[in-house]
Amino acid sequence: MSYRINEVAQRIGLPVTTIRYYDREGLLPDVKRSEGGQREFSDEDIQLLQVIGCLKRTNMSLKDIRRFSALVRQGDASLVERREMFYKHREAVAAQIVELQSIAELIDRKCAYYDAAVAAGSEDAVRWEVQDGVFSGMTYGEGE
Amino acid sequence: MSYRINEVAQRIGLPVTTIRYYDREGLLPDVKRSEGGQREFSDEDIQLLQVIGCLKRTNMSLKDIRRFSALVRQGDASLVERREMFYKHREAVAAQIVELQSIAELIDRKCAYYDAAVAAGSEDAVRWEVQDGVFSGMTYGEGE
DNA sequence: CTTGAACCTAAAGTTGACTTAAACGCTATC
DNA sequence: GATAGCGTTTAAGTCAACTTTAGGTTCAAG
Repeated sequence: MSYRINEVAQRIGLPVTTIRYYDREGLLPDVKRSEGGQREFSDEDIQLLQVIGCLKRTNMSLKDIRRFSALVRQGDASLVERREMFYKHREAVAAQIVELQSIAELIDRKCAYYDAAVAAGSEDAVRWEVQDGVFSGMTYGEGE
Repeated sequence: MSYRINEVAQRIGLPVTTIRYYDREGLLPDVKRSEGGQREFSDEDIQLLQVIGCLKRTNMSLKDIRRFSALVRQGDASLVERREMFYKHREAVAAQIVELQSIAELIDRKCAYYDAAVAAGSEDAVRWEVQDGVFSGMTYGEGE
């Protein structure tokens, strides 16, 4: 079974232009073409696009995804490296989750702070609560 | 107590140029200036920068952060709206965490898939496992 | 066999978030 | 009061990830 680009775009919820762009950028290894040069996506291509969606939504750059696609193109020879990649990415995603959770706590406190401030009608009345900074200890991190 | 831009940059781990850029973009309401026009950051300014760091790391855009800073500039009149904002953002962060967790599971499966493939020496030997796609059901989402 | 929708490419444009460059002003120290 | 090292601005440059434009080609329906 093969699909035209418009169909694929519908199914995975990306603009047609973006899919072409991904192809151009080497994210989709070897998409088949018709006689006349039009793309014919296989089920595997679609699956790969879905994987790419997952990787993107976990903040992987197109550059890194291209690397992955290059490995796929190499076939079984790159199995170990691909496994490596997913192991590493699992770590990265776990780290993201931990960071988001810690920030979520701080946001909780901000909510509490504003609850108090709104209740008091003024921020000054509750500012002591923020002593040393509700967000103290938080600095810019690396992220991924 | 007031700090010069270089000190601030050290403390929060951002390049000096980025802090100036944030100021220029209206993310830092009313940073004081010396006689000669140099910035004099207060503890509150630094705290705000830390909050901004948190918001950024939870994928808030500078545009939205600017909105927040504008509210801060308005003082107590904007307390309710600011509370609103943090409540909403708490939801957004929670949603991000949920999404990351679900993708983490899929990556787990990818790891298992590659473990099997590496063990077998070939992907073909385990491709059945991927029937209907390990990542099926995953599509591009909105994010935030 | 024509026509219109869907496809193609190459190149330029856009957006967000910075970063760099150029040219100049302030300030702490000797 | 000179000078080295911060600080300032404006404008342009960069990078990632797309999007738009222009001008053409393919394909399925009538």
